[in-house]
Amino acid sequence: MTHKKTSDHLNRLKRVRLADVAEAAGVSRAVAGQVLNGSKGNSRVAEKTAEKIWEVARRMNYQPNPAAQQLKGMRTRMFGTLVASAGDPLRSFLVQYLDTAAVKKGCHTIIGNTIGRMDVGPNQFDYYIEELARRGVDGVFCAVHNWFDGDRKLLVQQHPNTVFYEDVDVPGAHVVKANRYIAARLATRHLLERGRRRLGLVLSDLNRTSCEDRLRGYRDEHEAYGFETDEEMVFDAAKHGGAYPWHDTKTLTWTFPDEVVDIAIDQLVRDEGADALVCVDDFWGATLLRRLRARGVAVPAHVAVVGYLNHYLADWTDPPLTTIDTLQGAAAERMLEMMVQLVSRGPLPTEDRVVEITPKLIVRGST
Amino acid sequence: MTHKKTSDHLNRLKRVRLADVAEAAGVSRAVAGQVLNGSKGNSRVAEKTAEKIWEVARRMNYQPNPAAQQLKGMRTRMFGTLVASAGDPLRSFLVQYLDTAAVKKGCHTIIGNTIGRMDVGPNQFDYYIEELARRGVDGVFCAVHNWFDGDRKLLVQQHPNTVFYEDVDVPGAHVVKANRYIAARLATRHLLERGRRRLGLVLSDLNRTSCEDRLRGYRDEHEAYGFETDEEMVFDAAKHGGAYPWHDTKTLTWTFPDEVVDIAIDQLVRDEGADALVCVDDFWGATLLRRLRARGVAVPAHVAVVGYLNHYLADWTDPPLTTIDTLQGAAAERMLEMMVQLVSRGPLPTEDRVVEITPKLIVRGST
DNA sequence: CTGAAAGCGCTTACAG
DNA sequence: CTGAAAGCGCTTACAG
Repeated sequence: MTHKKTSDHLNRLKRVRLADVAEAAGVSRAVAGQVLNGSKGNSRVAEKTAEKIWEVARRMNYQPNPAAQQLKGMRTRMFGTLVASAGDPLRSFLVQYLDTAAVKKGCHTIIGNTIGRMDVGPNQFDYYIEELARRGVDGVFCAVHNWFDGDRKLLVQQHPNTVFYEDVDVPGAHVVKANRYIAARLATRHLLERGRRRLGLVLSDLNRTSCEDRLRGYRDEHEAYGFETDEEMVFDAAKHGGAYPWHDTKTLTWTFPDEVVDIAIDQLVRDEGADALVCVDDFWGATLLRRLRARGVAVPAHVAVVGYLNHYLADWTDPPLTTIDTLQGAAAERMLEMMVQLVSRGPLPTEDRVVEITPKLIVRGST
Repeated sequence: MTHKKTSDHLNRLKRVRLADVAEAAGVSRAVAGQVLNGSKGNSRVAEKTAEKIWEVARRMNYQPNPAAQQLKGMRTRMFGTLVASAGDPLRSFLVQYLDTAAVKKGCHTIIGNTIGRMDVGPNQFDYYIEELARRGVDGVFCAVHNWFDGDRKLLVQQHPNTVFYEDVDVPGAHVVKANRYIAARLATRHLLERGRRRLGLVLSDLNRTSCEDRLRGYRDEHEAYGFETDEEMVFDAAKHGGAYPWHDTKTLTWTFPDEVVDIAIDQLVRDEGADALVCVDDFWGATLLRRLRARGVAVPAHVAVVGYLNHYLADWTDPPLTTIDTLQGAAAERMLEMMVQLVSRGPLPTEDRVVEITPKLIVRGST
């Protein structure tokens, strides 16, 4: 807490104050403040005076001092953006889009990496709850993957203006999420339309709602085409130890368990004769492409592959990976809309608190 | 500038003030402030009193209000991080690491996307210069690619505490950058050690210093091994219209010009018999892998390929791409060190203002 | 060694 | 319709 000042080189330039504008315009600070930053419209000031004040303020390039406004209890026009790690490709664009959307409303975002570098420090989730309150943010965007620790309930309690990205275990929370049911239908439809008839579905863990949603989408779309689905065509990675991408911070490489992917190929392609695979994410998709080639299976000639995420890697696999984009730009905009509502009018009606984003199919060479 | 307050739902909880601590400890605010947040050490307060104050502050969980401190001219402990787009894989980890490093010093970063979404708005570089000054940041990290517009001189003038990532055209600027000369030597050495003897070098534009550095590294390393180099083994993409990755925000895909890559293969592999290619970046590397396969050239059996960046895609190409990591984590830490120096002691001696980071070879399947 | 007071730049009751 | 004054939570001369 010991912040030395004496020797700091902050080089802050003298800025125009409200008082300067007031003086130049020949009015009191109260009136100037009322006109320039005030709340109740400009009702209390004569039209002419107001215009004069605006003119002077513009000429002097007056910008209110946010610290002073904050001290008086005004909005800071700052939001916190919590994310496990901002560099994570699954979140980095969301971080960017949230900021861009905030700037359009004259606001800014303070970034909070709750994990940061895995090798560097512990989970900072709770630290940020306190720190963001101290900084006086108007609200918090929480895009921390839900498999990371952190007291979400405390977050919402301390920051009622919190909007989550993706599901969270807090009743009544405000959430924007990608619709995985539709994602699965889009992938399935695309493959059926291309004449594929034996579609394998690769899931990470059927105990998760997100995977249930995919399974429903996969089934409903088959049904809509009058096709049957078949238990044997569904692969649940969780039953084989699971398969997740892992970034090794020592070797600076990503790894993904080939063994599990090979089991999936055995079951779906070799045994069940799948001619297409709908994957839970692009890491699965990319690894399948590589393992299928290693086993002499041509993509897309023999087997087509669809991923999910539209992660950076999708354009650089061979062949490039057809996948589903989660439209994080649209998600960010909806999150900001929600936040604006929260700040100006308080909590939304319960039925409006969960917004689902309809994802988009991106066709590339793997189908 | 009209920030309505009346109906805002900020829900700010009452926080413990310095005055509360002072009262509870039975001292004046001045003394409490001196002990808890003061500058000149604790010299002016009796040991016993100071301890008592600390004890009370801890018990009450006192945290100074940064807005009030800022108003009195103290550091805000906030830095701006300017970046063309925070989602950009070339920068997203740097953004994260800068924040993580800042947090370790009790500071935070405000993100500024100067481009944001290409389709959404104009360059915001100059806007941020003003806005960050208004917010009173202690300094600015500028990681905007130098091919984007923006008045860097104005930035440094308004924010003398600015640290750049990668070269910038401002005399005397504080800069941290990756050493591309060493990068080229590392790639060259690795290939020579693996027995390759005909190394092609793929550059983006020989008019850039960064490419000159690579060429020098490539030559010096050959020389160190007693091998000759050969003009014909250097491919300058700029002479063929250039080749850069392009993210199409409509189709949500990345594209890279296959035609130029094919010309490079014609020249280096077909005509000159290259058995290895050192590339200017991973986009080149990944596209070369794909085009070489399409032309029946086996990688790494016939031709080895080395990229540069260690971009996400490097682990998911087929084969995975050997490349050079630019160690953005280390860069971020050096940038923060520089910033701390700048804030506490002012500009560094001229000879210490440019720091080069030694990159690291990451070996994967393409060599 | 410690306290009372002024002031940073604003907003907002409260008087006129 | 407008101004003088108080106060947000701090820091820092200035007195004692």
